[in-house]
This record gives sequence, structure tokens and C-alpha cells, in this order.
Amino acid sequence: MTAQLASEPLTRSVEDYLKAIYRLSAEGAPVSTSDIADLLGLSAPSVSGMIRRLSEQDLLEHAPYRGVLLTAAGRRVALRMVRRHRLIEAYLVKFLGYSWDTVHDEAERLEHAVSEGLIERMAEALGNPRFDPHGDPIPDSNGAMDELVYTPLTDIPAGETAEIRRVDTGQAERLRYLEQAGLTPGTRVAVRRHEPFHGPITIAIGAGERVIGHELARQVLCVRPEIR
Amino acid sequence: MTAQLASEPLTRSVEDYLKAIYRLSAEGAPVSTSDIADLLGLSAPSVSGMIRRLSEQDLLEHAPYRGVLLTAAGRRVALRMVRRHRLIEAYLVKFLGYSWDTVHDEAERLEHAVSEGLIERMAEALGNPRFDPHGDPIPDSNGAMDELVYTPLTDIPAGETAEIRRVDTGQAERLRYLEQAGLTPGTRVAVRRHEPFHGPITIAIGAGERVIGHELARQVLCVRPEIR
DNA sequence: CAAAATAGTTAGTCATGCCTAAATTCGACG
DNA sequence: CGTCGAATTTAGGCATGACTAACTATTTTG
Ligand SMILES: [Mn+2]
Ligand SMILES: [Mn+2]
Ligand SMILES: [Mn+2]
Ligand SMILES: [Mn+2]
Repeated sequence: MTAQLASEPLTRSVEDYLKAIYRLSAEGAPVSTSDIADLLGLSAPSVSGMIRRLSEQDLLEHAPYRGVLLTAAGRRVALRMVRRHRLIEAYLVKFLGYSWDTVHDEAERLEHAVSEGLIERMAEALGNPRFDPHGDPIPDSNGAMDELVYTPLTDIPAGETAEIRRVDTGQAERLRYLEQAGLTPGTRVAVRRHEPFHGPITIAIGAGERVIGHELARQVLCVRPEIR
Repeated sequence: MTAQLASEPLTRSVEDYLKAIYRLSAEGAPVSTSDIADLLGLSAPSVSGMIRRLSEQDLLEHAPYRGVLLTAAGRRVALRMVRRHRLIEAYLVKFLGYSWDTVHDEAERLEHAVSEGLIERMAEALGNPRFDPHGDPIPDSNGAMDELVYTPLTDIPAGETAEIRRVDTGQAERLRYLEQAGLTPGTRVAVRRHEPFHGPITIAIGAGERVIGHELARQVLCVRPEIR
């Protein structure tokens, strides 16, 4: 066991810091002060101050001038917030008519206010989904999450077919564009042509054809149909 | 118009203070520092300090040593919070399986985190209800609310019938008792007998009979059937 | 390899919102 | 009408979490 019994509730700030650090830790490398500051839109000294408080609470380890790493306790908190955020997004889209480009901001606030009980009721109402509306995986209540590896649409060869599973952007304008283009998780697309030098991709969805810029297409993550 | 254009968001504390003061203003009389402190579970000096800040923001008027009164702006905020709180309670009971004795705490936190848009979607999903699960009226989005006058169960004469409309307690144990006794808004009861000296009341609900203590019965608010 | 550029930390400030202890005001009552 | 007690406010302190300015460590580069 790792302490953490009957601690007082964490603040919204603390929860958002830990979530941000978790997200930036993708590569397992230490996370820099300035990366946290950029992601959260804060000054570097503010982040330095919070890092000191969080390391005193054993939520992360700080090597001065080197960066921070979450402890097991810190990662637990972060994964709890990720679960909350993504379940809330899924709930708002499924039951309250939210569009996938507007759910993020609402979830960013609600994730700190819902009780454990409410989250589990929402999960149940949704049928314990494994993915949120953007295809992001939802950790289970123990923090376990299947991190699947997908293929960017840019890497699907011309002539092949793929199914969209996830979109890797939070920008509302991009999400709106992708939605009206029909490029949402679950959709099948056939890749027609790649223009050279990172040029656009021509795809077929259902009846019509579309041309998608390379940069955006790189954020559209797919699986290729099983080869058997 | 009363200013209030593009003000920065109010904090959770500020919203709870204004809601508390609104609730204590029922009689139109100024609200005392100690009443606010008691209701919110804070020390009197903390309340004095907040009163100063709120009056600087023109959310209330403070006559030192005399008490406070909400301004129009303060009342607007308070009614917005009451609307949120009661709609959230109704939503959690109707769609997420909450019981009426557990919704309050959840709503107390969520009321500060939901956006105007989410509240209106929840209201719509509920069919724009006029009352929450406890029978408390829900202000409309302009802050208008029908404050009906009900008759306490203790004032229904023996031999008469009444319909329960509202319960005037927030205590979870009382709410649980009332629910299992069948004394919830919408239920019809027949009053059989009043014991003297503020003694218990015997009532009939559907098939069975029950005896209810006077103090609790006073919190069960009813209407008598139309006389025509 | 030393200087410049970049990144990070420290120092000091501020607003919010809570607290306790001390001072003040008000109203009641003798 | 003065005194006593309750209510209220003031004074002072603390944690959180933000900021800017100044300093320091690290990295890059001529
Ligand atoms: Mn957040
Ligand atoms: Mn998402
Ligand atoms: Mn509240
Ligand atoms: Mn209620």
C-alpha cells in the first residue's frame, strides 16, 4: 500500500497539473517545467511553485532543472481524472446532445466536481464504454486502459481501406471540419491517392470523394481491416 | 440595466454565500452575519470579510451591525444558483437513479461547475419541470418562480384528504423515513386523527395507516382538493 | 571552451477565503 | 442612564495559487 488513506480532497489546480503531467509523460521521460506551463497556460514560476507543493505531497518527484516524474500516487490521481474527463464527454454526447467539439470545456470543469458515485452511474448508463467520442481510451476504475496503436490516415497506402478509430486533436475547428467531412470514429474510408511531398490525400467515404490536407490526415488514426 | 456586463466568473464561495443570503431573506428582513455563518458553517469574522467584498461588488448592501440585503444583481445570481441546484437534483433523480436524500450534496458541488448551456439541456431533457424532487419550485431562466403557499399536514383537519406537494427538510434521515412511509410529493393522504398537545397524526395512505410525529408532519406540505 | 541563449528557480507581491484573538457596538435591563 | 452580554467588526495570520522581476543553472554554439 502507498499511504493515501483519507487524505483531504485535492484542488482543481492540483488535479489539472497531475493530468497535464501525465499527458506529457507519454514517452516516460521527465516532464519539463516549461512544457507544463505551456500546456496549462501558466507562467514558469507558477509551475515551479506547484511542483514544490506536489513533490512535498509525494505526488511527483522533482529533480531540479531536470524535470518531474509522477509517483504511483500521482499517476493514480491523473488516471482518475482522465477516466472522469472521458466518461463525462461520452455522457454529454450520448445523453445531452453535445457535439464532440464542445464537450471538452464542459468536461474540464465537471471532472473536478462529480463524485465517484456519479461517475460510476454515468459509466453504467453508458454501458461502461472503453472509448470516448474522440476515440480516446477510458481507463477503468483501477486505472487500466488499453492503449492501442493506430495507423495515421497518412500511412494507409493508396488503394487500401481503413476504419477510423480515433482523432488526435482537441481543436474545435478541426473537430467540426472532420465531423462534417464524415471522418469520425467508426467510419470506413478508402484511400485513393497520396499527392507527393506531404501533399493532400484523396479518400472515398461512402458515395463521395474528399481531399484532406496531410497535417490533418496525420491526426486521423485508423486500423486496417484484419488480414486473414 | 444594472451593470454586470462581462464580469469575471464568480467563485464557488461567492455563489454559496449569495444563495444562503437569499434563502435567509425569506421575510424581506436584513440577514445577520451570524445567521449566514451558522448556515454555511463558517466563523462570523469570515462572513464579515466576505460581506465587505460582496458589497464592494454591489452584490449586497451592508448596514454595519444591522445586516445585509441582496441587491438586484445579487438576487439574480442567487436565483440562478437555486435554479441550477434544483434542476440538477431533478436530473440526477430522473436519469441517474439518485434517491432524494442523496442528491443535495452532489448538486451543491455541480451547481458551480455546469455551464448555462448544460443546465438548459438538462432542463429540456426533463421537460422544463417546475418543481424539484422535494417539491421545491425551480425558477425559470429569468429568475421567476411560483412560490405557492401550502398547508402543513398538521393543519389538515381529521377526516379530510390532502395531496402532498413539498417537504420542508433537507435532513437525509428524515427524507429516507418519509420516502419509505410513502410521504412524497404527489401522494394523496387521508387524515384520520390528531392527538392533542402537538401529538402524532394518524393518516391513511392507499391501503395502510400510519402515525407521524407532529414535528415531522409539520414539514410535510400539502394542498387540499379543490372545493367546488 | 567560454560566452550567449535558454530554461528553471527564487524572491517578493497579490487576491481569495478561511481562521483566532481582540476590540467595538448595540440593545436590554436593572 | 450605565453596565453587561451578545453580536459584529477589526486585526493579524495562514494556505493556495497566480503573477513579475531577478537570479542561477544548463545547454548551445562560435
Ligand atoms: Mn480540469
Ligand atoms: Mn476526448
Ligand atoms: Mn454549492
Ligand atoms: Mn431540493
